[in-house]
Amino acid sequence: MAKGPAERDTEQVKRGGGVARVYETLRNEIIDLQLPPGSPIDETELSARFSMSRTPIREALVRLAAEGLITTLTNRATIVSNIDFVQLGAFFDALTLMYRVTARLAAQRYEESDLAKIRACQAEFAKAVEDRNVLGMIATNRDFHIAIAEAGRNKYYTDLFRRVLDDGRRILRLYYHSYDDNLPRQYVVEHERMISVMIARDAEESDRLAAEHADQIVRQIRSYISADSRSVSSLPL
Amino acid sequence: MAKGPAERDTEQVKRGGGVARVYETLRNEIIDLQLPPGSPIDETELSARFSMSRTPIREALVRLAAEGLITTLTNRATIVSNIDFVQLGAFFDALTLMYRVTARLAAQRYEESDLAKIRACQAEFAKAVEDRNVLGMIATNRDFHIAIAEAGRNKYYTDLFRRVLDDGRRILRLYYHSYDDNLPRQYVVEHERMISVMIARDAEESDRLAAEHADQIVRQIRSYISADSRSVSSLPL
DNA sequence: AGTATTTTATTTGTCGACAGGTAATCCGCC
DNA sequence: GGCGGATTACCTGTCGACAAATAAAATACT
Repeated sequence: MAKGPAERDTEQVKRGGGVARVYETLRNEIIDLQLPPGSPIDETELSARFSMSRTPIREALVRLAAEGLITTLTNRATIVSNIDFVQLGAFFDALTLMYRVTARLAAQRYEESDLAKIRACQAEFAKAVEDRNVLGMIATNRDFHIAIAEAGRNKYYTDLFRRVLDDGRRILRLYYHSYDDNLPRQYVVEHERMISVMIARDAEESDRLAAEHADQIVRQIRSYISADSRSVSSLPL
Repeated sequence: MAKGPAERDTEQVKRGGGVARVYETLRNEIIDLQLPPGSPIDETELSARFSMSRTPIREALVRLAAEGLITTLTNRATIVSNIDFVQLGAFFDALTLMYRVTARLAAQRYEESDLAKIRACQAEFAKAVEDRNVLGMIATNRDFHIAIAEAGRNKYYTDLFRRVLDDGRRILRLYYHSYDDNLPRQYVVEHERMISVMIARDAEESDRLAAEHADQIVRQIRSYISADSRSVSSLPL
């Protein structure tokens, strides 16, 4: 699970597999804020780090740029994209809507195999909460909701939800030091309830619970932001 | 407006501008089905056509692949992605939801400058209908709804909507020969009503009209598909 | 001393070429 | 004559190098 991010495998990888590795590694580092917003991305440096030519590196960067995770100033530097606090309201809106829509669809369309995946994710999330593993919590929470979305079988929703949740991971990671212990446990309980209602194929109730769950998270993030004004003022522009 | 798609400008373009040209050209050709699903994309051929090296071509292709417009079989060919009729239901769902959400937000948040853009798009759409310009109709209809989405000021919604509408363009383009004349006029009227309600800042009614509009389009596409079974059976796999 | 201009240096964007891999072709064998 | 294996050919993935563009440094000038 914990692949060292600085691994420079000299073992020859399959042709074409290099780009994917660079892409995923950088993606994770950006989302986990190991590469904070504004960090310069040096192609030559990455070329040395992954011990490959600049060409595959560039292709990975193009993909990241297409997702909006990095910003390329033409002919100049390329940097990690900033967290757009101006669009925070848009983020909350989209998050809430996707929570509701995916929960609703999942209740209508889930199959046994989906259920297994969802339960596995929930178990990992519960374990992360038990272990006070904040970063793991954030990641497994994301996986849990993606699993529900996939049970809904709508690629448009799943893709947007993935993007929204990943943006959320960056934001939550900003405030992870503010976490207290009781809220996460509440999330575990709420997740369990969502699963139960989904199994009962109650779409309306799934929708309602998802909306509540979303409000919970939105309130939490809002409280973090207003409470810890230092972080906000130290944001990179 | 009408940039020739096969233009091979020998005039030296600004550094970095080449990729964007290739990307947009190919994107349009794919969406307009000039490059039908399954068409092989040959890098060397494109390199000759745009008279540039394969490197910038590849970067454009990576972007297109990230959007799902092309599919790359590793170490083998890369082809234009197929229209996924299995997920047609998902497409209708997402289309309807985005119509509603963006119309609702636009009614709440539009500003004067948005209104100008929306009216301009609507004028172009009406003109295309008047001219019986089917391809122009499809394109300007898309632009009209994107303009409304942008007035809603939620980048998540706008981006997903753009993707959905572009997929829709490909599907509509498949059946454009089935168009009869009265339906497009109805769309013009419906668009006008949507604008009026939006100006009145009536979010609920905007939502309702958008849902109706979506149903209209869904019904139309469904009728095309069931009526013209030949096209469906000749789909590339 | 401060500012404008030239020079240098670094980094990106592009190129041509090579190597690996897959599919089609050709040949030998049953 | 048909089938299986080796060979060929073509295309993709990767590489090292060069050129343009921008930012920083150094120099000249007021």
